[in-house]
Amino acid sequence: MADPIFRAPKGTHDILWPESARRRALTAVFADIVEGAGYTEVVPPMFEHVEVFHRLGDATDVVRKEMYDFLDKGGRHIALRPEQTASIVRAFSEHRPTVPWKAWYEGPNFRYERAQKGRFRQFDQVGVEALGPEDAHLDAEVIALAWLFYERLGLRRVTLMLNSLGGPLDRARYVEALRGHFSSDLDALSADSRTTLAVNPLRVLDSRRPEDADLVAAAPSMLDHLSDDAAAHFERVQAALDSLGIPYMIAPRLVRGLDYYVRTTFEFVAEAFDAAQNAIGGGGRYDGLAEEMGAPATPGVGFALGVDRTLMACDAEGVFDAPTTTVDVFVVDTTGGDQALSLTDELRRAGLRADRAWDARSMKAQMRAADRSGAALAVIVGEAELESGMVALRDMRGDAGQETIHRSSVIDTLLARLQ
RNA sequence: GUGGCCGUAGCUCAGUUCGGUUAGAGCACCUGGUUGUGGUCCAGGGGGUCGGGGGUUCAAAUCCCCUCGGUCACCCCA
Repeated sequence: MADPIFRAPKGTHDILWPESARRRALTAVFADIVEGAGYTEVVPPMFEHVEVFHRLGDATDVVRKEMYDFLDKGGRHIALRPEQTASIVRAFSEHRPTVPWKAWYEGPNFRYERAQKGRFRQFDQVGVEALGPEDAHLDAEVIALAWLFYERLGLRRVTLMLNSLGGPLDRARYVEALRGHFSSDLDALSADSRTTLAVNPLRVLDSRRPEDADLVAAAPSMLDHLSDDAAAHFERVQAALDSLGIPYMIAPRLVRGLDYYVRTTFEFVAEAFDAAQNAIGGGGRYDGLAEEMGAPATPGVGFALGVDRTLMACDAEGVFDAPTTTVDVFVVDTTGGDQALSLTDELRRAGLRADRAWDARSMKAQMRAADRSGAALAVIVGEAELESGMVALRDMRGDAGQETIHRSSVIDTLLARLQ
């Protein structure tokens, strides 16, 4: 292939129509659902002081090796956001809105890592964050909203994985139990997992390396280490999901990559596509994060859904198709182009979606362009029509054929036909 | 950061094993067949420094080395 001079940087790509339109439609579906549930949009900056993201946990890969950071001209240490929860909670801490504060967002995130299927250096997420209430029903609400979103898209093969990490103290006790378990048979662990064990024992549960499988399967369960409070909260979340008719699988080994999670954690897995990255969304509770950002202690719960991966799942299930056209009418003018110029403008002013051909090409070439545009109707102006003050209106989709109408009635006719 | 696979027209690929006439196909695009009418069909046409660099050879898309890029997987995550 002849190499272009420039190409999109590693791990990034251009999204051309119609995929771009599909993404916009997906975001619109999401916005419709969450705004209708009382969530308001927040648009945080795409970069923050790097310390904001250090609150995600110094042991996480996101912070340790995937940060897209740089010094700006003022010497500030800046990082492109790897996710948006930290930014939203920072904004909460900065503006102190009254609680409950229910926010939603969409937009790109950045992580410096090697790209593969479903994993990019710039990727879009949509998500919600709800701060204030400690109510387990709020955990259920955000899960239900994500569930509704998948339903609206037409996705059917999504599994909700649910776990509880307990409170901070439960979590610490559990980490010790895990450390003990894995340390008892270090030789059986892969080298990578031994390294992980030293940094963050929870992460070992995530290992996909076959040699670790037995030891991971035999590991103690988080659910046996929950305090009474945490266990009660988890019970209430499950009861709420049950009453809402949302199916889930308890996943005691579901560990999420960010250290701020406590109590409820969840993940949405697409069963329909076989990539290694089959998690299309995830979230959980982060009751300590607001305090870490300098706000009064405020519980929070939320999720982020990967737009790219969700669309891949839609592809795998053959749902949520891309649009096939952007215009309804196409203007063909073989009299030099002045008619196309004025007619197209009139149609657009009347609210019609209209396009036209260029360069005064032949009737055949213009009709081909009309066909390709996907427009349902073509308005044709040739010499004969120009002289008689008429235009030809041709059905490009069905078999309604072609009729000749007065030019002055073209807008009314089109509006009626496209109704 | 580590490993596997792959780079030939805008796209999907053949040709590379056993180097050898002007490097091919389908799709897409343009023109014509149709002196006004697309989607089917027919004919013709434009478009490629065979990712880049170096080497071996009379001769390299084809063999060797380096490099860049893509992709998939690990790590980890959306």
